[in-house]
Amino acid sequence: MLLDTNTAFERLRAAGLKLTVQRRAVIEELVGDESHPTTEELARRLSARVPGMSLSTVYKVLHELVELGLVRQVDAAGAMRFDPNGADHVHVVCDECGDIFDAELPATAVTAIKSAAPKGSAITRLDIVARGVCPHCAA
Amino acid sequence: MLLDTNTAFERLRAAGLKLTVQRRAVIEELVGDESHPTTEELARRLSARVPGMSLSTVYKVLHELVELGLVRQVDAAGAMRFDPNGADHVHVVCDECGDIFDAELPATAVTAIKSAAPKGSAITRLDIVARGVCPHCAA
DNA sequence: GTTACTGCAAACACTTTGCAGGAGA
DNA sequence: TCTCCTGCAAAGTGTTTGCAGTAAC
Repeated sequence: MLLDTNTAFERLRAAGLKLTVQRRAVIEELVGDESHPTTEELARRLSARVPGMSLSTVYKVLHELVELGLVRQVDAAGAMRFDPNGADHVHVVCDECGDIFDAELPATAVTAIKSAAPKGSAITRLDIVARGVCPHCAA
Repeated sequence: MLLDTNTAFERLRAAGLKLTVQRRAVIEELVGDESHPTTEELARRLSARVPGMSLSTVYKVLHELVELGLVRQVDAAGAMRFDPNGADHVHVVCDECGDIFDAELPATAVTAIKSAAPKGSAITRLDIVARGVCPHCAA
């Protein structure tokens, strides 16, 4: 479920979307990035990579990638952040430094939560944010 | 952990905050409300209850209640929503109708998630959103 | 040659802020 | 009385939209 350049390109094609320079750049910039960048941060990096790239295009492309399930968005305090890890997992957010860390979501937790949902509902995605203090700030 | 008028008033006093008409109204409006209203929705109801009550006051009071841990905020698509249930629980969000339902968070899930967090971190709150289709929309 | 995408700038929705007058203790 | 709070209006922030020109296929 981790974002990979080639699969992402294929998925775009499959969805009938053109492989523009900008879409390529957003994907390549996001692959392997575990820092959970904001749209602003991505736009900053991308305009270095693709001179003249606009903020609204960054928004549009990110939205498409989320729609395709290739990327996750994390809503952490004000600005939206992005994560190339499309799988269900836990986001540990530090209240001190604001950093976001990924943590694995135990299968037992998934089944427990899904079984707690109302009978007849179909859960397709879990967004889990654990807030507290990270090991670094605790010291 | 469910919001209760008297305890809320006590907590405000304890925090050195005055018991204004507006604060009273926000608390009373929120007690027992399971509909996860937006700030706008609350402001609408409150201006009926307290004529002339301003939107910015609603924002300020809600922020205080969240700070005191009496109320939770749920960040579901655009507008912030509020929940008088201060305990960790699951929010089931329907992608069709947008409604939010509360579900119990199994203790097994809590321990599983907390143990998955980085060693040395202290998790104080879990925000869990389960997205999918509610029983009503599935039919 | 078509079609769909980008960049721009303006609009938008939600939230925050500063301050003077007014209510709470 | 003294302090804190409210309401107003204005500013702020992050995001969306419409459209003409342009790149992808």
